[in-house]
Amino acid sequence: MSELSDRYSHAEVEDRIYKWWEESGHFKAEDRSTKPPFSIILPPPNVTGFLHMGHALDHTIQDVLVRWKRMSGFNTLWMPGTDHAGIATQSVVEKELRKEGTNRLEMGREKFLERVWDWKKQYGDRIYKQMRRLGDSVDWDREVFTLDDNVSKAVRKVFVSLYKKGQIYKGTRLVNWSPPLETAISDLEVEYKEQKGSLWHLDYPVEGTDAKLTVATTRPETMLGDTAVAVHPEDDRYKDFIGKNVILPLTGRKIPIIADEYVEREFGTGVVKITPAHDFNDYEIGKRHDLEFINLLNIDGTLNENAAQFRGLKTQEARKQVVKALEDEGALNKIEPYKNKVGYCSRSGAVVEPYLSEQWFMNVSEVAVPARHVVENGSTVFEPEQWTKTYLHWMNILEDWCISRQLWWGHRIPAWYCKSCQHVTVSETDPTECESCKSKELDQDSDVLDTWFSSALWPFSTMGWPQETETLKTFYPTNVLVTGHDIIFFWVARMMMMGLEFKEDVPFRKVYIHGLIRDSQGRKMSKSLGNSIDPVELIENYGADSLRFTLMSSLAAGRDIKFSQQRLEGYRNFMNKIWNATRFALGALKDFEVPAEGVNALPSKSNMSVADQWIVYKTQQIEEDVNRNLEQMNFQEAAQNVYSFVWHEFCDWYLEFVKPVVYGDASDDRKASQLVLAQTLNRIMRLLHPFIPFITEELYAKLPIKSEALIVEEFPTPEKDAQWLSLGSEEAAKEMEMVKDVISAIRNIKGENRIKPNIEIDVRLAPFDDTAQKILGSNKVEIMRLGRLKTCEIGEEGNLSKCAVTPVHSSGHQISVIVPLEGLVDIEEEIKRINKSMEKIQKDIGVLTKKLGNENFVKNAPEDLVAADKELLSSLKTQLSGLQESLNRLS
RNA sequence: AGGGAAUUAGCUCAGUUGGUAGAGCGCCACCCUUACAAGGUGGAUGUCGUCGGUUCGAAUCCGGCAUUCCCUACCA
Repeated sequence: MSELSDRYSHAEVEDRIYKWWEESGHFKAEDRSTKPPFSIILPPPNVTGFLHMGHALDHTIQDVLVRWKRMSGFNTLWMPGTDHAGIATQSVVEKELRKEGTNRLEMGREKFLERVWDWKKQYGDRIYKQMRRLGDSVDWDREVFTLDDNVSKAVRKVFVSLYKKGQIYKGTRLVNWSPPLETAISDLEVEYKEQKGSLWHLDYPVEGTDAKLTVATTRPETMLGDTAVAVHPEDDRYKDFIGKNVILPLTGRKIPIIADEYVEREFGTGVVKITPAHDFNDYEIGKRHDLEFINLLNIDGTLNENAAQFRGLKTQEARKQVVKALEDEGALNKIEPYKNKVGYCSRSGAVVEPYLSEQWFMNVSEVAVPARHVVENGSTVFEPEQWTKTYLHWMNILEDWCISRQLWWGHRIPAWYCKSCQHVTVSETDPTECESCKSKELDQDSDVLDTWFSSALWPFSTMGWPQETETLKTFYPTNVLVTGHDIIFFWVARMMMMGLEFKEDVPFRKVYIHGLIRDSQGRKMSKSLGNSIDPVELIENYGADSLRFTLMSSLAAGRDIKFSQQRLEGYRNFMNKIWNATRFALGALKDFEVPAEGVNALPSKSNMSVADQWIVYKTQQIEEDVNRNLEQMNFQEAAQNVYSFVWHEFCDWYLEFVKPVVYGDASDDRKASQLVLAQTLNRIMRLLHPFIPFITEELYAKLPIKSEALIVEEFPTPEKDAQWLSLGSEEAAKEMEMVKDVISAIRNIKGENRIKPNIEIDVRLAPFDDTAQKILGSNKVEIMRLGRLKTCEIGEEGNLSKCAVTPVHSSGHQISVIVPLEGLVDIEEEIKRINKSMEKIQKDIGVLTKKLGNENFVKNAPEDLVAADKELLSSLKTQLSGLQESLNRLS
């Protein structure tokens, strides 16, 4: 009777275990410790966000690392936090306000911010609850929010310092503008979508002639702001016009015809209208040629006074009316259908307008130099290495960073404008007077900083900077940053620049880049496609451990993952397997006397069975493999290592071997096997814990050999576990392999000949040498039980008439497995089976003969390889003749 | 257009320095063998995208081509 149910039920376990970990303080990092430090900063999720599959992957990787390091004796810090996510959060609250029939302008800044804080208090820990579901072992005592006082202090200090160095400045530039949000947005927040549009061809008359220049445009309404038309300097068609003017239709304005190599002669008509205030390329041309910049837009996206009779219209409406007016004036040459990509604001869904406005910028060219250098010289390495290129590519094409946003939710820019002398006071603390004229009449800049600005400081602002805290001393630089490749530039590069500038050291030693999670068809998960998978739902249905293990074993370095629910089910079954294996073991250990030495207790080697020594030997291999693969961040391989060890070695073979022993009578051998079983189980739980923490912690508590909490037990390594592993034996492992091979051969004969598994048969084993003879003899009972035999005779091949014969080649020994089939089966089936295996062997012999017949191979290939091939060839030939013989006897 | 990557079993993917192709899932057959049917045992399936080169030997190294994906920039 076992106290465990026959199915693992995660729902009863996970919440309870997590609470227990948290209350026991096992997640806490120590600012001072004799242990070596290991730190990871969690990429702060948006406070508006829900856990999505990307988080699940990102967090699982980090949690596996942190748990592994914690168990390996490190003082680990995994720092949690959330991001205020300026635009996203403000949008959410504004949407609520709209429903209530009001808006932020009516409320005023102060009231509005109170409202956002209320929202944050109510919903801001949603993501934290979900992180607990996933099992994240972060240090909750250190939870940080990007608008916390200390982070705000850090932000101000950085801003002021960069301003004083001249690296932050105010300027008028063209930026991506979201009209509904009335703010500048970053490139990241612009999504380009292909769209069917039109290409309007407009005729601009050349001043003083009858000639007309035809321009093509996708946005005809911007013609109101044209301040030039451009042609290629070497375009013979238009050479003579350069320097003349055209008369802009509708307005009658005279604008120059200029030459610029940016113009593609082959595209359209080869003449481009230039609207410097509403197009990024035109903006550059406008600067090069010193053109006039005519801004046509208000901040809400309607046309302004420069648009004359079109003033007040939205761009879409203006487009129609401008086209109509141009047609009336005879300036519309033709309309062509045309596909182009249009930028949309990812927050509001509106078309993004390039908009000329006064913004704050950060010049990054100077801080980029060391940030590039540290990656080039390997102070920080990317894993997989290929992302280094992407990073360096970005660092070479940097442009000044627009850091201001016309929002209210965020870090308000610490700049104050003097009402009397216009002087700008930039200060870490709120000034009471103008630093220039001492006037008390100051207005703070109404804008806030781009959310990425505070994110860029995250590795040190979360640790208490600008104070030189113990946390910083211990944990900065962090060991690894885990994130997706989509934000290498927006986040990774900027943290690097800020870390080097203000902490004079890299923020992380390693950057582990993972891919995105896609659906089973490889599509991006998105709300509009409706193919998003909710990880919380998966956790409810399959358990957090199953999800974690699926993610880890699907993880191909740096590549996107197609998520398969079938696979998840497979790993859910693995959890059940672990559960049941433990359930069995606990039953077998009912009367086990728990040794006082715990994990250090050793059986006498002389009492250990071959299987015992074999499983210890395999344990050594798995400890090596898992540690090495985790060290190299080969998560997929590490997961596969433990999976196949637990299922295909421990469960499939060891437990089967140990059954008769533990069910048998009390003896020293039985005690030894019980101890090996208990010790192996203990090590399995430790090895599995980083991947599947809940089920292992739950089961660990029920083991006979255990300590208080698995989460802080020692992760086994071949070095630390040397004493235990010394009980393993390579000899026993080889012996075990032979026994397994023989049993498999018997099962194969049964399976292929459709002999029901439960029919016990007679078998003759013919070893070719004394060692094999001895091994078979001492394992006869196991072979009979697991092969389900009635009798098992070990000796000569004897009479092969009407027998199935399978040659087994194992650990350098050869054995014939012989099963008399008379009366058991249709002999035809067996003939087919033998023919099939002869074909295979003949094919192999052919390959080898050809290879060894090649003089150059024998001459050039390594000796041991040639020798091995020769040996293989000869044994294949023996096997073939054996098969031929048994075939002859069958018919 | 530039940059990066991929192409291996029906599907998803491994395959570390070149030495006769692997896993999981799925599929087929048989089995409720007292831990587990979310299980057991056995089985089938691949000109490793294509063409050439280097080599005794190429899924692996080099080059061309094809297809697909991602990123960046977009021609108004």
